[in-house]
Amino acid sequence: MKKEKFIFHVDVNSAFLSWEAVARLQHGEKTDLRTIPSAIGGDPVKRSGIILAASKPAKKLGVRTAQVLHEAFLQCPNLKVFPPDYHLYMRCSEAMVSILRTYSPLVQKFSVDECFLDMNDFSYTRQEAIDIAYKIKNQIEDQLGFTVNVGIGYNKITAKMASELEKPNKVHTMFPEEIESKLWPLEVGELFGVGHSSKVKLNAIGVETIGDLANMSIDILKYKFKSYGQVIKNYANGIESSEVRNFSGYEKIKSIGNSTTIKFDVTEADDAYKVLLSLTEMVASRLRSEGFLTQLVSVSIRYASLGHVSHQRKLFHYTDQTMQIYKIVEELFNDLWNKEAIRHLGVRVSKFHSNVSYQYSIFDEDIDKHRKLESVVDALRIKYGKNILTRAGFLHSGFSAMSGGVSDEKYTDMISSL
DNA sequence: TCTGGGGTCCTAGGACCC
DNA sequence: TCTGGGGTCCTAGGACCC
Repeated sequence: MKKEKFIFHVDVNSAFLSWEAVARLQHGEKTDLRTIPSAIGGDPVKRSGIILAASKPAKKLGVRTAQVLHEAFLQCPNLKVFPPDYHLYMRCSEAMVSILRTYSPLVQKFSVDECFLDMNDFSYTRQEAIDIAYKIKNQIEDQLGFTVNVGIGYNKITAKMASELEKPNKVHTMFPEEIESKLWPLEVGELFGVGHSSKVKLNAIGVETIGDLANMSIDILKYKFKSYGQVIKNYANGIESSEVRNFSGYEKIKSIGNSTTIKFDVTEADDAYKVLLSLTEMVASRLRSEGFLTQLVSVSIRYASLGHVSHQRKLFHYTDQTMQIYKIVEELFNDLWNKEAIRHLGVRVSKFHSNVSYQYSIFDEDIDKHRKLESVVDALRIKYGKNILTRAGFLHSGFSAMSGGVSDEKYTDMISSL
């Protein structure tokens, strides 16, 4: 039999919900959440919490990912909703990765619940590859209690599209001669890289399926999408050649940010400042725990009208100091804000440099003192929880001193390109 | 179906340099 | 004085992913 090169894509089925279900079974709970209408959802206390993952019975009743919570309850009044537990997800994810590493030395964590495996160190026939994929799938189910889909392709795009075919608990192949029968009939929005706005533009020029895109004139695509036209046409034809990168995710973080939808629309600058300071606290603390200094600070606003704006500023000196970053955040916000009611605020830092070779600025004589203070604060927060110390301004303010969704996640490798 | 939070990448235009 | 062309850096915003 002919030996070939294969890439596998492993995708956890309804990851957040499956993991919650498994954890509860392990803690002695009798009901398996996967067998009843259930979902993982954003904090129901907050306005506009959304569904992050739903069980099959819930999906059957019309509950959908990204649906607003109260809509989900309209579809399914007896829906059981649980808050996300990112630490649990990290542990489940790592357990899966360690199993996968026994099958290939080259494993790329593509998101919390997805991995690519480069199987090219070995030489397998197609049947051998399929057998190994089943072995991986079954071993994960037996040892970890949740199911996955495994897609077998000859590059990342075909492996990924294969794993998305029929769910759950399936192995699919996407070999070159299967592109036409398995990939082309799918609706064009199903293709990795074609999001909402590209789909609308494609539909407008008569492209409905992935096959239509695969056979569309490259001149028209380049006119409409610039260089991205070539990228998505290639994907539609199963053409893609990026490497499976063997890194664990957070080794090459490019930016760190936190943002939050505020419980009420903010119309007073002082309220916005409090939210921004709490976001900056989170961001700066994560920055320091990575051992990074930042050179670029950005602030974003989403207005109640849903308009979105952002400003960024490059700093003269690298820093990891909360109040230095906050000073810029406040200035950026003041430049940016048009006095409209604010729904959502975000703070993000990027352009990192290792803090090992930190250069003292001659303008910051107190910097050493500040750095020592902040590292003490970080240590206390690690030891006693993030709410142990609160800046005086937050007391009785009604705002949390540290805000942002995922607090101390190491895992951030969710990227929009292969 | 316009709703959440955490990310990455790309592009266009302006400023500034030679 | 304003005319050319090429390059880089910076910023704002859009698109995509899970």
